[in-house]
Amino acid sequence: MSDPQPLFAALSDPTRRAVFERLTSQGPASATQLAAELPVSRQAVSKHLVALDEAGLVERTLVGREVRYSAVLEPLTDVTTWVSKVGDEWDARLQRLRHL
Amino acid sequence: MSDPQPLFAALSDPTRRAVFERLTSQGPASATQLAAELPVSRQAVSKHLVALDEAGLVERTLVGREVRYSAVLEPLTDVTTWVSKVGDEWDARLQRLRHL
DNA sequence: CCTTAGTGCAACCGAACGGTTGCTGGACAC
DNA sequence: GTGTCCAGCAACCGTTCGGTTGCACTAAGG
Repeated sequence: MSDPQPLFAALSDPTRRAVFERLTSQGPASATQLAAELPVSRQAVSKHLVALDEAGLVERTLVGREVRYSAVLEPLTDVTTWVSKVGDEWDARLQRLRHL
Repeated sequence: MSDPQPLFAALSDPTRRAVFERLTSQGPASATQLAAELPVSRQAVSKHLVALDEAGLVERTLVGREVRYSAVLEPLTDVTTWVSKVGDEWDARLQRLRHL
């Protein structure tokens, strides 16, 4: 598990999550295409895609003069891993308390 | 499942996650106590605790003139719920594709 | 060749964020 | 009562963030 910071940061913005969910449920799309379905400009979407890319949540495929983005789900396991790690630490502390 | 925005926002900051993890693994603490263990001022910690509180990730208990904060894990299920929702949408799309 | 659609880059703007400092106010301890 | 410790409130500061506009570049398509 790498540094989860870019991942959490990428997921913290609603628009970015919307873009990501759109890609997972409706399949790959280009920046302009996504911008048409959202209330923001293409540039804004493009920036969000950069953030998602840095978090590994997206994959770029060049199709002619287009850049087709598709969702990548693997990094999401880092989130659930973090959650269960926290859960484990919690359980461990309870265990320690019960031991007294 | 309520709006996950405050939750994701709360989790997006490293210091805030550190505070939260500290509370889960070492148990309840006050703001000044936490500030002593972190490289930030008490006010900074206090602000983070407000954010965590708004996300439901923390519980305040008044002990004399102290405010003792303890971690609350329940909201974290919203995160895993969101992740599995995304996973389901992904699977559903693959299913649709296979149907063609 | 010229037009058109799609992208990237850069500058800019306002708002939010993380953090600090300074002050006030309430409980405890002496 | 006085001093001390803990917390909350408010102002301020620099940076980041989400977003926009404008421009240049490139790759089709007629």
